[in-house]
Amino acid sequence: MRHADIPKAVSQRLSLYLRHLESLQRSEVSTVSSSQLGRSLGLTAAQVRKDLAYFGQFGFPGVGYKVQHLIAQLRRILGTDKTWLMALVGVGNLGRALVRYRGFEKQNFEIVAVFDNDPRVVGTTVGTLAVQPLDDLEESVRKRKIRIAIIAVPAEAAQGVADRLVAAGIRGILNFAPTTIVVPDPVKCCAVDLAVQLEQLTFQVQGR
Amino acid sequence: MRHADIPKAVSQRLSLYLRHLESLQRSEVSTVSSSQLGRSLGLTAAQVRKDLAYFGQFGFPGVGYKVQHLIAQLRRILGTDKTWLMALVGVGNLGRALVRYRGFEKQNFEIVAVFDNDPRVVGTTVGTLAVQPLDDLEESVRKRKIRIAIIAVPAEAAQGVADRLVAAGIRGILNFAPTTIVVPDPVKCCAVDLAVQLEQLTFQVQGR
DNA sequence: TAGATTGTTAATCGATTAACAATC
DNA sequence: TAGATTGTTAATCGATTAACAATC
Repeated sequence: MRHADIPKAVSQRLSLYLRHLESLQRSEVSTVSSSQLGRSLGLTAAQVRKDLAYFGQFGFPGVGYKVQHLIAQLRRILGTDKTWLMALVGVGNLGRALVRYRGFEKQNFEIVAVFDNDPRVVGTTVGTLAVQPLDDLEESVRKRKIRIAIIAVPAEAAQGVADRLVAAGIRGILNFAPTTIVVPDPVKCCAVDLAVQLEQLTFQVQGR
Repeated sequence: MRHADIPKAVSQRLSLYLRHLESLQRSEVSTVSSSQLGRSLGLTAAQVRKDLAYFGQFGFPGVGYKVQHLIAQLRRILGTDKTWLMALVGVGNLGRALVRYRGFEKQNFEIVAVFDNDPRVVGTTVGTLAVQPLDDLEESVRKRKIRIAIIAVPAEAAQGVADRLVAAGIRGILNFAPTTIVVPDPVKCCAVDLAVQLEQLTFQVQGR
């Protein structure tokens, strides 16, 4: 089964499984059943088994899943068994915080190039990286074979930046700009949308 | 129909409708049809109409929806016609960036209290706010009647902070910590999960 | 009026859950 | 062996889409 055919809900849950398994590993738990895993994450045991079964037979009847083995499988399936180089565009408050965010390394992600179009920011250093002018984007992305980019620019600029990233050969975009951006088919885009999330909260919180 | 009975997929799309309508308003478009709205957001016209029809009859047959009117209705439905006070816990890189993030105000959200448990950080100023010790959390939340909180602490500390926030009367939590947190029933929790989003990208990008 | 578009019902599609034979 | 738990099929549930009378 091709990855494109996997329901999005399933692949999202794979990440949750992986994170929980990693925490079990830290607690030196070596085996876990679908019902235990489900209970910890608020899912049914059947759903856990069905999700994992999309990708192979990882469990042992009567025993459950071997934590270490399932972690390795999930990392391979998700593609996080290798390091991913990322570019970040937009060095405002959020961009700066993302560059400094230590969580990426743990997951095998690394920001290796940072861009901005503000001449006052270009050339300054963020973390260990010199901010490059936006004009260097295409060359830098190609040269370093960067495949994932983070957009942290204002809403008005987001689509234009996305177009350039796509033209430069980027395959996936994580979009923090508060606007929907459109990318051509083989390219993937995920939105981290504070507005949507906060309004989700106010909608549910007021409705009582 | 109670808000809790609205499918989550529907309420998420309400935010997207609102944002696109606001952009239409800035372009001085006064009327929009369900098919136009759908096309802009990658949804079917039927879905747009069905989503809106959960909450009332906002459209005019043969005409479409009045942009200004629908904006007002959606703000009322989502609860963003009033200002929401927020507390933020955890003044690391990300927390700092969020306090300084200018996008909240536009949407009627305001961070009015900031907490951390690191004595080196307590008392310092972030934006216009003095960082308070975590011990002040309950009193501050109650006194200012804060109903929404943002968690931006390390994963290990997240559940403990969530428990205290809930005890202090918080009704909704936006969780940036890379871990699943559990809250008792009337309280709502939304996760902004970089790990999940990035792995979503690598999963789809590699699978070809 | 003719053309456009709504709100809503019925049909379709897809995802979740329950059940159970197979397995350790 | 008896007990536990898997992978998978069939049944259920819910969400999306299509169709259309009602409306402007």
